[in-house]
Amino acid sequence: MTQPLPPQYNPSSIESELYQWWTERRLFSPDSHAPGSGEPYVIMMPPPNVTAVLHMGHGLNNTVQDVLIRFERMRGRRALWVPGTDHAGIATQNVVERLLAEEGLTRFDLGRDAFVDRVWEHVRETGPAILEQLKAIGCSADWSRTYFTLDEGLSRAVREVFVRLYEQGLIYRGHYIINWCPRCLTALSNEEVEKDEVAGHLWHLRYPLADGSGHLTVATTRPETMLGDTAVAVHPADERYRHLIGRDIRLPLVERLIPIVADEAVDPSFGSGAVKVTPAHDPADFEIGRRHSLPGIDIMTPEARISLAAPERFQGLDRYEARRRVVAEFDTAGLLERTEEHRHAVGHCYRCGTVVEPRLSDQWFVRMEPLARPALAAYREGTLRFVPERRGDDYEAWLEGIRDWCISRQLWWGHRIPVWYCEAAGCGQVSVSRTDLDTCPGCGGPVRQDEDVLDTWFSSWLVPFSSLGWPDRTRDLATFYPGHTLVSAPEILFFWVARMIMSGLHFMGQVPYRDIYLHGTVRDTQHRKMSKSLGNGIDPLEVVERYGADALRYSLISGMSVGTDVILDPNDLEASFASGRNFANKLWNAGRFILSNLNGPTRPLAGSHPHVVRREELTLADRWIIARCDATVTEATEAYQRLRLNEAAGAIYHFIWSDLADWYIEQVKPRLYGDLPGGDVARAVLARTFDVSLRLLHPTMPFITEALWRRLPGRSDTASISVAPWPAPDTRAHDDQALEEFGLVQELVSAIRAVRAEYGVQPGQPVRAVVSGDNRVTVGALEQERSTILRLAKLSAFSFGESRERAGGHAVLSEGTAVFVPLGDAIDVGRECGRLGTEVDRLVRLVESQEKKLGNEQFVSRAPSDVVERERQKLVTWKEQCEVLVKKRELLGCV
RNA sequence: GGGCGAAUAGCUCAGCUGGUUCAGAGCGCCUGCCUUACACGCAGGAUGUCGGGGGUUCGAAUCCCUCUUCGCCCACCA
Repeated sequence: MTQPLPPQYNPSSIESELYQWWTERRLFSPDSHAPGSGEPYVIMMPPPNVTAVLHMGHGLNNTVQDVLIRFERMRGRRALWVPGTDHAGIATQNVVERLLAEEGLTRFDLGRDAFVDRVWEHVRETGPAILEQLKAIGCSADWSRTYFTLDEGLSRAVREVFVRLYEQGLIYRGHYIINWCPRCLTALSNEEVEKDEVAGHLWHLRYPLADGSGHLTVATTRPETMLGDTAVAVHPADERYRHLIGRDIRLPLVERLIPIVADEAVDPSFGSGAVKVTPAHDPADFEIGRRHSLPGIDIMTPEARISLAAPERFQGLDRYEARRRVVAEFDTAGLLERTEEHRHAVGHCYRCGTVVEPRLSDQWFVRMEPLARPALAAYREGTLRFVPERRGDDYEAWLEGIRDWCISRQLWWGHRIPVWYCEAAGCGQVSVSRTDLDTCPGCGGPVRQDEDVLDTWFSSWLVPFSSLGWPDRTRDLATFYPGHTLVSAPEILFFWVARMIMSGLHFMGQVPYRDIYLHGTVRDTQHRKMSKSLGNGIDPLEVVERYGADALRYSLISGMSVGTDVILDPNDLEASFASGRNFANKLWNAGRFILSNLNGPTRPLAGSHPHVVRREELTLADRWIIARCDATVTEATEAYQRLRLNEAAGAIYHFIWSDLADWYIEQVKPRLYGDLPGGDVARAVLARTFDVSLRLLHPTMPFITEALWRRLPGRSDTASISVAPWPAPDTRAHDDQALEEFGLVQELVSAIRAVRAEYGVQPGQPVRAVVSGDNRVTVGALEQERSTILRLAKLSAFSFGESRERAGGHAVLSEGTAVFVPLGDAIDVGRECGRLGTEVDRLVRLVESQEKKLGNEQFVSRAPSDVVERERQKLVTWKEQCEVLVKKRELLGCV
């Protein structure tokens, strides 16, 4: 403990050891500290995919959560951060399928059971490595409560929810057009389809009338689907086509007769006003087909190749191949009227990027409107708070237009749908069951379980209660539901965040959290989202290794603000993370200095101790730093509470670096070094303000603050800053007078330094300074810190009054007094005249505009009197400053 | 096509309900300094028609309208 600290902070030698110490002491569990006391505070971690590797997005997301959970933990709440991983149906299945592909195998070679075993094996082998990586960045989640969405417990919750929703009529099976990924070979929900604008074409095709009396032109972006056309639709009121309604078209290439029908859904102003209708491959056409009892012809295989339902020469062709072929044949037949360039939105699979094919199939759906209604009401009643607020608009709009949720997936990895179909002839019973069935509950005959699994989000939308033991009524559930803050990337607002609110309201009767913090995206300097495929990512662990977890965290937090993205440079880690590293090192060295000076007896600053520091023992500088420290406590606390993490970090940074290190430590040195009186007071103030600094900073930079805090005198070996009480604002520390008076000292020192720099006075060479003016407050303040001023401005002498000397540098302080630094021959009089002239000009302009303002009858009569008074004061000060400088110029003999 | 948001120093952004943070911070840049906590540092310095135009007001970076440019979300004009 008394070992000297190295002059450079070395995070890697400290972090893992500290993390281990924290977990050994179970500091991250709400069960182990202050049980029963303090209101719970709960955050549900967005569960990363079980196969995921930590990227910057995780880094940002989890750092934000950790800052909040550590803040509330120190504030005395029973803070619980629940971690977990998601089985991530499609993503994980794809990973293992790729591994199999390396062996030249497909999942079909293994068969369902063996494949699922293989996935489990992979998941167990690689383990949720990402959770270990989260520890490396300091995340203080309660690892004893870690869940996996395919755990027995969560699976039970999934089944319970499925059965209940089914019994409530909110889950149904239906034959509809869904989004189909021909690569993943599964249905997708609407949310899992990413719409991207692409440059495509609009082909205008001629469809001849069956009787040979002419043709109708239809326009399409997907000509290959014409192979499945079963009608052409026109608007019933469209005069151009009215006479054709009910007549037949001879569908080219297929030579099928299809009717011309009238339907309101057709927009007569688009294209030719006639639409080809493909009920099996387009949602709008599906509806039209329904209304007119049209057959749907599925002309595609699951892989999006042309099926046996199309003419033989097209069979087996890839959809794009078929597209070219169809267009070519229309062209050859003289039926291609024209081809237009056409930009339109095309859906892509969010997992593999393949263009999604609308496809008619049997799937399971959740009826969402009844679930959405309460979720919408909760928002409108103000039960939910979005940060940034405008995200609430997205939430509201999504719920208002909500569509049913397709929850079945044609995958093998996931929660199997708990539905059994009776295979006994003539029974046909469909059983939805909490437990596995072997026989039909109706007839006792053999049953077959539904082949499909559930959407991975069907388990994660339950975690706010399923991870706490639901459907059992556990103690955890009673204590920690509902939670408080949900921190997420905006991308999963609809996938996860909004659905959790719906399930929470439906099954628990309360929203799972009130605050929803949607942070920005991590991007590179060209504002592109960091991604594996672009190769513009930054590995957080590399940053931890090179700069430390605290530096990573600080750089992320300080670089973000509510509603904006975080920009990092993947090609220059130094540019992105040096600020955090430098700050850590600065703090380390301030700590080194302070700790090495805290030997010997210490005295408390407050309390009933017999040797408590009395107020009158404090110097102006002491009072100033105590007041600044207190203001920082208030500022940082409020900022953390308002989720303005960068503001909190900024306030603490400024206090530690500028106030404490640059000014107070410099001021206090002689009192510590020499045997000057007041050394013990200085030590008490240093110890106190440094302690507070560390605690304020701990949520953002947990490792270094712990390392330093433990070394403060009087700490027991078991005390951890992570559960130390959060600093409270102290009204006794308020001291506006000290803030103002020490502010003058700072201003004077800076002014003299500026003069020195301006005239290139050698750093070692002392100069004198004369402060004019007879303001007693000013004189009193500066007199109190005379030795500080002498030392920090490197003065040989410092006096009040008027100097007769001509040559020197001049400056005015904000309250109107002037400082003169005689420099004799060292200065160039002409240069100083110029400098003063510029300053005078600036003041003259200010004075003029101010006089104009105050001369304005309207302003004086309409503006509030205190504003007018303030403006008058400004004018007076500027005039004084101006006069002082003009006098100086005269003295110098400036022209 | 509908909805929402943003535009302030070279870069990333503060600037909340008009007037004491009013033109700011950090980084970068320029000039001196290896001053016994720290060169990952210290001290000093330069930099802006607050996107364009109009309006409201005694007063606008801040409120309103409009244009321009960039984002985000949603959407079955085939």
